Amino acid sequence: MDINNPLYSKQGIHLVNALFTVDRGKFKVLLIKRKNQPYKDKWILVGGACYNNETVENGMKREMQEKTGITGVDFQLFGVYSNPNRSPLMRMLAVAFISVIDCEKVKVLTQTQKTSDAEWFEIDKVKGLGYDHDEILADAVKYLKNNIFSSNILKNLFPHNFTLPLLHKASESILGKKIDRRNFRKKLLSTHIIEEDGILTQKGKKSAKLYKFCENDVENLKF
Amino acid sequence: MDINNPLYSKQGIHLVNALFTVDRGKFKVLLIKRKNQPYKDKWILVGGACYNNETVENGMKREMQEKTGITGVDFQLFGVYSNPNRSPLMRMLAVAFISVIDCEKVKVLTQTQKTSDAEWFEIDKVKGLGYDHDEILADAVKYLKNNIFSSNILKNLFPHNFTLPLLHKASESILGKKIDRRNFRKKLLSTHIIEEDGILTQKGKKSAKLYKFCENDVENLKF
DNA sequence: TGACAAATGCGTAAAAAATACGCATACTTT
DNA sequence: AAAGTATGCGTATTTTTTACGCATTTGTCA
Repeated sequence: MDINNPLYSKQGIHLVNALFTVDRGKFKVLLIKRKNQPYKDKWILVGGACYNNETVENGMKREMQEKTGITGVDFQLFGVYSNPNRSPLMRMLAVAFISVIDCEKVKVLTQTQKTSDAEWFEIDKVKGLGYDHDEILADAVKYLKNNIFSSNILKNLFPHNFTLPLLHKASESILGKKIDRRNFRKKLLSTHIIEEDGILTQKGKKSAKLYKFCENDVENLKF
Repeated sequence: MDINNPLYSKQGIHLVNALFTVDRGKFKVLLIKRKNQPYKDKWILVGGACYNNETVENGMKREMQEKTGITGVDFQLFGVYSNPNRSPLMRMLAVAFISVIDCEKVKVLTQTQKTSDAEWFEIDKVKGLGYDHDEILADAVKYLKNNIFSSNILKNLFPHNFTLPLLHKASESILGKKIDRRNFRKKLLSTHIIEEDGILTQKGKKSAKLYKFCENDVENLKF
């Protein structure tokens, strides 16, 4: 291994996170606007370069903090993008992740050293992203839909004290289709990814049971 | 993006393929012995560095050819390994793949520019591999077992003209457990990953139907 | 030859999981 | 009081998975 061999030096690693949320029934993704070339003023998924001394997971955490101010969320690796020309300046491999968070609970920075804006967009209305992020986003949506019930990937959207009807509506928003309310309940309760967490008494409504996701790792997905 | 920034230059990409086979009922993996430092004389999974101008898929094909002489097999991406110290000389990210092939149908090179030996090993007896390949192999085995029926990942093991009992026995070898013969048949025929491909008349046996995998891509797996 | 074993293929019965949907209760609005 | 909505639970039906019986072809061996 010759570390100066031009065949395989000057390679970089991009970290990309498709950060999803459900905002008043709308399935959305967080995009940031680039301040510099390449793709100046283009919207892209949250991410940046992985440093030499960090794992892709730690690099992803750092990038999320730097570019959006968001901390403390889990994510799930779902793909690798390696077209040599996907980034114009040098060869950048991309490692792609998914998160689902509550947009009400985070304060997203709109100005950082490298970004000039940040905004939640409805998935259907997103196109023309910088780099190959249109493709990455499409794959992320597909992956999320396939795995929404096989893990606690929604844990960051509903950390605790959520009702089943709430989780039901969010799941419908993400999948983009109706799910029978009573079967949804049965399914969630038969798998052991959530557990009871108290009772909610709200004015104007019948009191509802509260749940929380169990403390398993997010990562026991298919990948 | 400053291509000379030491924070994220001098990074390399390793490509690793866990090449599996079933050899007379034994589930095996192909290992190669390194000729040079680091990990001189250690057994490792097949692989090497990805060049700047190739996708990870094309790089993986090239590395398989160079290190083993094997060509024309499909593989499936299943993981990324990014511990900064997983390779001693410089930061090497690893992108990991799986293939399942027929060891009878390939001629494996035992001497190449960078390898001094190559051999099929029974999975259970493998340990002490170079780099982090023990971990990668364990993950690959787990991934393969989880996905053996949800794709045509075994297409390279049985390209065509195989009988169901043959596929059944290979599947049992890989999973390491018995599967009911009649339910296996029913399951495979109900999914549409194989189709009829003639009749086999063998001396000494009842004639058997032949099958082949359908022409879908290997890549419609969970990942 | 006839009994037996092995390999292949097909079917049926029971168990488990997924789906469709009825209905009771609590609380509001009108 | 009647109607409407949100919550929770149950039951009937369908589909999928699992367990296993049995027929047919062919070879082996007493």
